[in-house]
Amino acid sequence: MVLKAGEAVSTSKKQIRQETLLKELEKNPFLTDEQLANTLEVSIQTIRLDRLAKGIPELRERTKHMAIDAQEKLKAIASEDIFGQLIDLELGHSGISMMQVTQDMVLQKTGVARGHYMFAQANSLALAVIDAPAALTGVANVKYKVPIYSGANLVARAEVIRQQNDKYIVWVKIRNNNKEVFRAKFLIVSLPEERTGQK
Amino acid sequence: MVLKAGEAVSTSKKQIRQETLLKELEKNPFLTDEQLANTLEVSIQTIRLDRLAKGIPELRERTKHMAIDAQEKLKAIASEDIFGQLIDLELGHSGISMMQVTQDMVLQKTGVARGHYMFAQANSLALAVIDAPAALTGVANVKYKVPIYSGANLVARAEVIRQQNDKYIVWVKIRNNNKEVFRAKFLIVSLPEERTGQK
DNA sequence: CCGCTTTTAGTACCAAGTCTTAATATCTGT
DNA sequence: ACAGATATTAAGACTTGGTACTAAAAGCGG
Repeated sequence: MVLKAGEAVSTSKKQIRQETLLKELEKNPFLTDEQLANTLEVSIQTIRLDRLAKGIPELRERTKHMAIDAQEKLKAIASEDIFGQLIDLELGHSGISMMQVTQDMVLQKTGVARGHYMFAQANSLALAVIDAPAALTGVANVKYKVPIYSGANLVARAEVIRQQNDKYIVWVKIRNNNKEVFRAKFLIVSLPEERTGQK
Repeated sequence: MVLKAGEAVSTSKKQIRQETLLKELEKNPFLTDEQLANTLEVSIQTIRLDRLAKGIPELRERTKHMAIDAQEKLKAIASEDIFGQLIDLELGHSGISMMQVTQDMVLQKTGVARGHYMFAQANSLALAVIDAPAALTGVANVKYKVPIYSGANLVARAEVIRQQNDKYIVWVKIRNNNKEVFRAKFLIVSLPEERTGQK
């Protein structure tokens, strides 16, 4: 074929099939070569060649990677005691953290980041700044100035404004591109005695 | 077996091994029977009998279930536009939601639930109550009255206190066992025009 | 030492592959 | 229409990580 319509746009039977294969596996990654061969109406061998060409691992490998990846993601979410990376910390004085806003932090409807992420970043930074083994938030006054969208790189700066005994007042300001988008004032109470109790 | 000393405390070699097996798999669920046989220093067959006795599926099944479970959990987390279940909703007036505090919501150090979970429950409920296609939080005043531990069943009740044009004042109180543990006042701005922009 | 449980061993078989070689189909240009 | 290239199918040997089953050997308790 020199320039037949079909070829020119690179849609040979093979390529279409391989694309379909990818989509099929995206819908359901737990398909065996045999099942794929049936739905795509080709032989198993063809499926295997296609997998090879596209670098798609076999069912078991796919399953294993899914298990590991998802597990790690869950762990990452669960272990986020501090939301965002701690960039700088002067215990008892100030601290800076950074958080990337990703697609899964925004509301479907509006594309705006859910407020509690900024709250979490600010609050956890405020708690980290306090020079105490453990601390609890008592009161928070929060102001959202600008809506945040996916892709924003939020930089939070916390400052301890006042301390009286076990009570701290901490201000946190979050900026995106050097523009203040959020600010919060926290009243935090430190817990000097080990309070490891559960329920 | 009547009541032999060893048996009574149920620490036969076999039982100890089976417990070890479980722990080993908890640490690393991707171990083959062969690897397990090596570390426990018994034959593969013994491992298989133990798995059978304890109802532990084979490596591939374990892997598959992990993949599926974790995937679903991630999906659940991602799709949680509202934190907690919405129990009752009178659009524009009030709403009630419930949220179970689980182990992974609490800080390791203190066992106390991280503040942003309550904030998220309250905030998302407040947003849900607003009778508008989309809304944003502007200001929040938050008070944590009692620390929450794992297992708590939090009931949030939101009430729209005042509305002026596109601005709403919503109060949210969270109770655990009928005891108020948290309260928040939100100033929320509704977005009448479709603001589906990104970035 | 007998009888019982426990542990090993060995065999056949399966699923879902890999890897290799070889035979067909199917195009495609001339 | 036919040679040559490309794509598809087929077939066989081998691999992993098992299940299922049978049988032998080891331990141990009284």
